[in-house]
Amino acid sequence: MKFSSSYEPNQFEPDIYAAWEAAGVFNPTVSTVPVDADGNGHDDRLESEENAFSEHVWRRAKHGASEPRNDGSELAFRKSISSDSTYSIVMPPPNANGNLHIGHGLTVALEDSLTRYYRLKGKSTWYIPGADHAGFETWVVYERALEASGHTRFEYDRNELYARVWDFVAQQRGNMEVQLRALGASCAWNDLTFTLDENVVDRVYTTFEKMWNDGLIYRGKKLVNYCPKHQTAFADIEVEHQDEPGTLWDIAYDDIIVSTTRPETLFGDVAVAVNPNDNRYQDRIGKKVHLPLTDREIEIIADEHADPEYGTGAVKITPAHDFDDFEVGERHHLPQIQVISEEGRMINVPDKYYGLTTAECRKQVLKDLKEQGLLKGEKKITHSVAHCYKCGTVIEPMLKEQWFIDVKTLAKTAIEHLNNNEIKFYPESKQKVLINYLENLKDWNISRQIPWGIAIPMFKKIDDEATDEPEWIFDKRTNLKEIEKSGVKYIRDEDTFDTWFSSSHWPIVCTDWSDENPTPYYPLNVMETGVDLIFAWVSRMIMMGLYVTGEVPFKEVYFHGLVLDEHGKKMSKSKGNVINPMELVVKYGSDAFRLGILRGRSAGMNQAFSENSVISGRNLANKLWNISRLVQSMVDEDGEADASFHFASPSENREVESSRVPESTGRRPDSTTRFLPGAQQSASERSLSIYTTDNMGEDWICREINDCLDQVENDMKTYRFAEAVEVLYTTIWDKYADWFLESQKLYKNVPLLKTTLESLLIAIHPFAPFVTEAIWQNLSWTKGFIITAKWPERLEYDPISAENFENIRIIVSEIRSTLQSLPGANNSKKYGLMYDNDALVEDNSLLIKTLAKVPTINPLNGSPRGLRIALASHELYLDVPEKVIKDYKDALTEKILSVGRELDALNLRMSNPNYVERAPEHLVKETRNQIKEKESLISRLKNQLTLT
RNA sequence: GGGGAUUUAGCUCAGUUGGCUAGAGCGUACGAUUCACAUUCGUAAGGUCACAGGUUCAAGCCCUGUAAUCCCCACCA
Repeated sequence: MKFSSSYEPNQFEPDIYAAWEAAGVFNPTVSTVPVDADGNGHDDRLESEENAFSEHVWRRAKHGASEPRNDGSELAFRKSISSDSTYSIVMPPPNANGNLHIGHGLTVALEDSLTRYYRLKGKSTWYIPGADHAGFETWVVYERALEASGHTRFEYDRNELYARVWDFVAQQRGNMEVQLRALGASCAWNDLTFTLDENVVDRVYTTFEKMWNDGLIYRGKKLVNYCPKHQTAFADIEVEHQDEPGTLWDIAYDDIIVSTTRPETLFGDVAVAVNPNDNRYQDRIGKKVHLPLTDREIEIIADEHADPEYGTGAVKITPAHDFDDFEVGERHHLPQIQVISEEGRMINVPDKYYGLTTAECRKQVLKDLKEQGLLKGEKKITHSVAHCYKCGTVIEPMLKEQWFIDVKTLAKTAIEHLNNNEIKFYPESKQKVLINYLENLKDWNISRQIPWGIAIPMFKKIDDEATDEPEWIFDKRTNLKEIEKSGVKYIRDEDTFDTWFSSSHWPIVCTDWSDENPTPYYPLNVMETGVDLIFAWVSRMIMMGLYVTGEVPFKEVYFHGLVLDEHGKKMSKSKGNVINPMELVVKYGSDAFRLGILRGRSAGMNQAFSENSVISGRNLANKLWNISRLVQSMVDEDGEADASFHFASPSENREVESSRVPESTGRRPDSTTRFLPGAQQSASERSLSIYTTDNMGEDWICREINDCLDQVENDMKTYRFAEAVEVLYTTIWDKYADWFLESQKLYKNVPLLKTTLESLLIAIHPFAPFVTEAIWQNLSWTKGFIITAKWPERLEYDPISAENFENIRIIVSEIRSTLQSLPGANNSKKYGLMYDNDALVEDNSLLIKTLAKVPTINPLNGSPRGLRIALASHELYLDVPEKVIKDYKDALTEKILSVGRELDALNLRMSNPNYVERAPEHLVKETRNQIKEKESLISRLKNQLTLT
C-alpha cells in the first residue's frame, strides 16, 4: 500500500513541483494529453530530478537580452498558434527582493487556479511570472541601510548608486521565487520578466520616443508633490491624505484679513484673492496691500477660488507652494516666488528667516506678526494633510521642472474603448469607477529623483544651461552621462521614470509583443490584480496598451480585495495581526492554504480570513486522500476476482430473504454498458472509457458529478472561485464519500469508481494541485501527470435510476432522524424496519439497511404497527415497543404541527385566485401536489397518535 | 463635494434572470466508533434577510426613502 492513512503535504509538495518543472509542463507548448498517453510509467517521474530553482531572472537581468528566454521551437510554436487556443495571464510582479505576503497568496491562488483550469481545458496556457525592481520601495530600504552605515546618497553619483543598489538587491533578494513555487504557481519560469530587463527598458524607451515625437511628453515647471525627506517628486496617487488638527491664523494685510494655515509661506505671496461676487471687497479689487514682514506690495485680485464663506473670504496667493494658488497664478499671470528649498529650508526671504526650516520659520513669523499686532486671530481646525506614503513626511508642494505626459488623448481613447465594453470587469462596478477616474485625470508627472530605476532617455544641450528653455533631445544611450551629436554636447537628465510608466507596459513586454511580431497571447485573457491598483496600474496599462498596440491589453479584469484578519480588520504590523502565508503553507500544505483563502471570497471585496478556513481546506485534502485510498483498495481487491461476482458476502445476504438476493443488492437486471462521449477514438487511450451503471447510487453519482462540472465551468467563466470550490467540496464530501462510496462498499463497480474518482480529482486540481497530483501518482492505473490531464467528459447515466437513489437518500435520512429523536439510551435504538408494498425499498433493502444502520428490514405482514416514518409516499415502520411510542408522543405532535404549518402556507397560496391564475402552471401544479402529500402525511401521523 | 460598496445564523460569507420550507464553513448541542479518513460519521438547534414604504400572484433579490459601516477621488486659504 503506497497510501499512508493521512495526507502529509510536506512529504509530497516540493518533489511534485520539481517534477512538474523538470517536465516542462508549465510552458504554453504543453497541452492536455489523454491520461495514459505517456508510456513511461509515472512513478519514476517523481524521482529526484534536480530541483534547480532558477537563478534565471537575475542572470538575465544583469546580462541583458544576450540570454534567450527560450529555444527556437518554443518561440516558433508561440507565434504559430491561433489566439483561440491560447490562455494568457501575467503575474503582477512581486518585489524582487521581498517576501510574499497574504495578498500575493491570494493572487497566486486565483491566477494559478485559472491557469490550471484552462490548461486542463486544453488551452495553450501561459502564466508569466515577474519580478519588480520596485523603484521607490527598494530605494527607501537601501537608503535606510546606507544611512545606518553612516553614509548618505550624496556621497555618490547616480551611476554609482545604481550599481550599489543592484548589488544590494542581489544580496538581499528574498525568497520570492521559492515562495511562489511553494504556493504551486504553475508559471513559465523561463519567461520570468524583471522590470529592469533589457527588453522592458527598450520597449519603454521606444514608447517614450514615440510620445515625444507625438508631442505627448513635455517638460514643465509645475508644482509637484515633493517629499523633502526622500527629495523626490511623486504622482498624485502616491500621496496619502490624512485628516489632522491644524490652526487657521488670521493675518492683517493692511486692513484686509487673510486666513492661512501656513503663515511661513507669506514671503511667497504675490496677491490676495477675493471672490468677484463678494460685496465686502468690491471696491478693493485692483488695489494694493502691504505684505507684512516685508517691504513688498501685492495686488488684490478677483478669483472664484476665494470662498466668501470661508474665513474672512480673502485668501493669500502663493503660486510656488500651493496647488490651488498655482492655478490662480496661471490665470492671472502672476510671478512664482519660491521660498522653500528642496531641502525644506527657507530661501528668498529676509535674512532673519533665511535657512530656517519651515517649522522654525512658522514660529518666528507668528511671533513677529504678533509683536506687530498683525496676528488677528487663530482657530483650531481639522484639515487634510498630504504625506509621503512611505515615510509619512508632510508633502511639500514644490515648483520643479519635470517630465509630464499629456494624458488628454490617452485618457479619451481609453474611455472610448471602455465605453465600448472591450474589457469586462469583475466586479462590474469598477468599470464606471475607472471611467470616472479617467475623465478627471490630470497630467502625469513621470520624473523621479531616485537613482534606482530606468533612466529617462533625455539629454540637455550643455551650453544652453543658462537659458530658460534649453534644448532637449531623446537618446537611448542612458549608460552615458554625456553624449555628443553633430558636434554638440548633451548631458543626461539624472531622473528616472516613475515605475508605473514602465509597469504600464507589462502585458506588452511579458508577451513579447512587437509591431513586427504581434503575438496570439496578446491581449491577455485576464488581468488579475488588487483593487487598490485600479488607478495606478490598470488604468495606465489600458492607456499604454491602446497607445502602443492599438488594442486593449486584456479582455477581462478581475479585482481582488484586501485580505483582512479574522475580525475583518486590516492587517498591519503595528496591530500584530499579519498572517504570513508561508507559515500556513508549511503548517497545513499549499492546497489547504489555496482552498482556504478562496473560500468565501468574491471579486473586489475586502474580506476576512482565518486559519479555520485553511484547516477546512486541509481536511478536504485529507478526505480526497482517503477517498482515493478506499477506491484504490477496491480496485486492488477487484484484481483478484472477476468483477461481475462482487456481490455482498453470502452471509450478509442470508439475513434478508434468500429469494431476494439479486434485488437486495440493488443490481438492476437491465443494467447497461455505457460509453463516454467520444469513446470511439479514445477507448483505446482511456482504459476507463467503459463502465456500467446500476442502482446503488451509480447513476445518481454520475448525475451529481455532471451537475458539479456544469457549475464549476460556469463559476470559472464568471470568476466565482468560492462557489466553484464550494460545489466541489459538497460533491466530493457530502455526495461522493458519504453516499456513493458508502453504497459501493456493498457492491463495487470498479470501472465506474475509477472514472468518477478521476473526474473529481481533475475537477478540483486547479484549486488543490498538489494533493491531486500526489494521489494521481499513487493510484495504480493512472498515467502521466494530472496537471496535463484532460478536463472530464460528462458521464452517461439513467435519470430514473438516479432519481430512485435520491428517494433512497430521503428515506435513509428520515429513518436516521427518527431514530435519533427516539427517547432512551442509544444502544437500545436498534429497531428493525418494516415496509408495506414498496418496491423501491424492497429492491434496495440491503442498501437501506446498511446506510440507515437498522438491524433488519422486512415486509410488514399484517396491519400497521410500530412507529411510522414521516414520509408521505413510503409506508415504513420502525419496530419499536409500545412504551417507546408513548414516550415519543410529544415529538410526534411537534412533527404534526410543523407539517401543518407548512400545509397552511401552501393553502394560503392556493387560496389566492391571482396565484392560481397568474403564476406559471407548473408551480401551481407543484403546490397542489405538495398539499396532497402533506395532507396525507398529517392524517397518517395523526392516526398513529390516536392509536397509541 | 463626487463616486463605489456593504448590512442575511454566534462568527466569516454564498444566495446568478424575482418562484416552493433562505444555504455553506467554522462554532454550539446530542449521539456514534475496530472494517478509507477523529483531519471521521450521524442528528439537531440556531434567521423579523438593517429599517420603512412601494411594485408584483409572489421580494433576501426590483423601485423609493432612512440608518449604520467601509473604501476611493477631489477639496479644505
